Amino acid sequence: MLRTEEYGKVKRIKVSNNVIRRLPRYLRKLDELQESGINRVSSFELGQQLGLTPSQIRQDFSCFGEFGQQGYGYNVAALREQISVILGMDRGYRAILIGAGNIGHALMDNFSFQQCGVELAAAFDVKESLIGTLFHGVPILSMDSLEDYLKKNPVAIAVLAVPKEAALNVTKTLIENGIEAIWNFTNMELTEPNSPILVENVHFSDSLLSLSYFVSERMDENAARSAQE
Amino acid sequence: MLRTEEYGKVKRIKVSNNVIRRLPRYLRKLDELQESGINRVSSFELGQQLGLTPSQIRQDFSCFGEFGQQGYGYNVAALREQISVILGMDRGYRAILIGAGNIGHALMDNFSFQQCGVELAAAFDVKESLIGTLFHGVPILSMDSLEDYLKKNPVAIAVLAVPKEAALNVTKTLIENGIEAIWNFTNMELTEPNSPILVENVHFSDSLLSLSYFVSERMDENAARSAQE
DNA sequence: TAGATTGTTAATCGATTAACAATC
DNA sequence: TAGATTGTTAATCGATTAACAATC
Repeated sequence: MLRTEEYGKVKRIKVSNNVIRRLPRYLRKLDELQESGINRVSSFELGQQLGLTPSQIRQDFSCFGEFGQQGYGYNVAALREQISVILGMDRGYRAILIGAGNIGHALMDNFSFQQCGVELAAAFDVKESLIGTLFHGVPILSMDSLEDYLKKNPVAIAVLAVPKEAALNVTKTLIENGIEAIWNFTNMELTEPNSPILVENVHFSDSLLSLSYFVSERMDENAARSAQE
Repeated sequence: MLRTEEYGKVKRIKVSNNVIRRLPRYLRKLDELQESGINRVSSFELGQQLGLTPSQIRQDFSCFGEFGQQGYGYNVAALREQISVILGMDRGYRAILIGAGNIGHALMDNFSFQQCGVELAAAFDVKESLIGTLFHGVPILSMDSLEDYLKKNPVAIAVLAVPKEAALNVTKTLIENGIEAIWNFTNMELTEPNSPILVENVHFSDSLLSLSYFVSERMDENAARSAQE
């Protein structure tokens, strides 16, 4: 196995962001293959299905080890397992949800934290009528008890789904109480230089605006094409 | 202005994906500056605040034109306006929401389509109790009427927020009725080779899994660091 | 064995950064 | 004018692709 730094229990080289962002796509495709009963796949086939070159796929995997077999390809289940470990899905990270409003609710309702290997342990809200209730087995606690909760329970990931106005204050509390990472659904820019926490942003507007750009680009191209005739 | 292809009403060169994905971030930051009453900014300052080099920022903007002034920098309001046009925010695209369940509701409730220059014209669902009602001014119509609606109303963007099982069928209907793009909140991979539509995926799990990776990476590094002592 | 396909090294391509003349 | 900062060209860096020996 390749290595330039040898840290912790997993050997790691510094892997580029682009590679990391492709890993969940590999995982999803492998799940899909597994579901349809396919248990062997080559980098060529995988590439075709994901719109990537076989070279890139082999290069990506080789960042983490040797998962294939010459002349055969990759065992789907084994590769899937390896990628899940690389992503940390076997580590049982505990998460809490801050803000049980619409987005928070939608997440508890539709999104499977468990499938990502993450345990959603509690939710926090200010709304009296919600506090003390259970939602899909997740207790909704008072926002006032957040700090206390964090002192007693180690939590890796905070899912931030509060109104924009509350975001910075909550973030401060989270950082002071040793949270590792924020999964940020607010439209606030939490990423500061030298911030001690990791932030992963889910900016809906960025996504929609990119799409708007691509739509515009294509419409202009089509307009030009028909004008040429 | 730079140009290698001259299409439609906007001059365009082929701009890389990376640049496009940064545009919404510029927009957000410019909005923020504008709100705090700042009306002038240099590529250096902008770079500092976004964690980018001044070079990159100037390079990015130069894909679309000359928006600055030597010795001065950029006018915040003017630059903001230019970027919004580049993103197509002035084109008034019409969108419909397919699936008014939790995610759909959360979007209608919390997300401002208008702020992205997009008009959310209608929502569609199968649930009888919802059909005929209005939500934040958006009428919820029967899924059965979708095809008919599309034939009568030109729609650019479909926001897909239906259960996984329904996704492929709905997508087929949307494509057959000439939709331009899908903003995909289901976990289905809709991107096919040679697909006639644009797809922008919002894969929550991909996002959380990337975060899980970075958390794991950091924990391993810390573990190794403390083991060395 | 012959064929297939890996892991890895080398070559290419594209994106980011640096440098600088132009100019406000 | 002098200072600042752009837009753009050239240099560097990193990511993707191609090629191929190793080997199942």
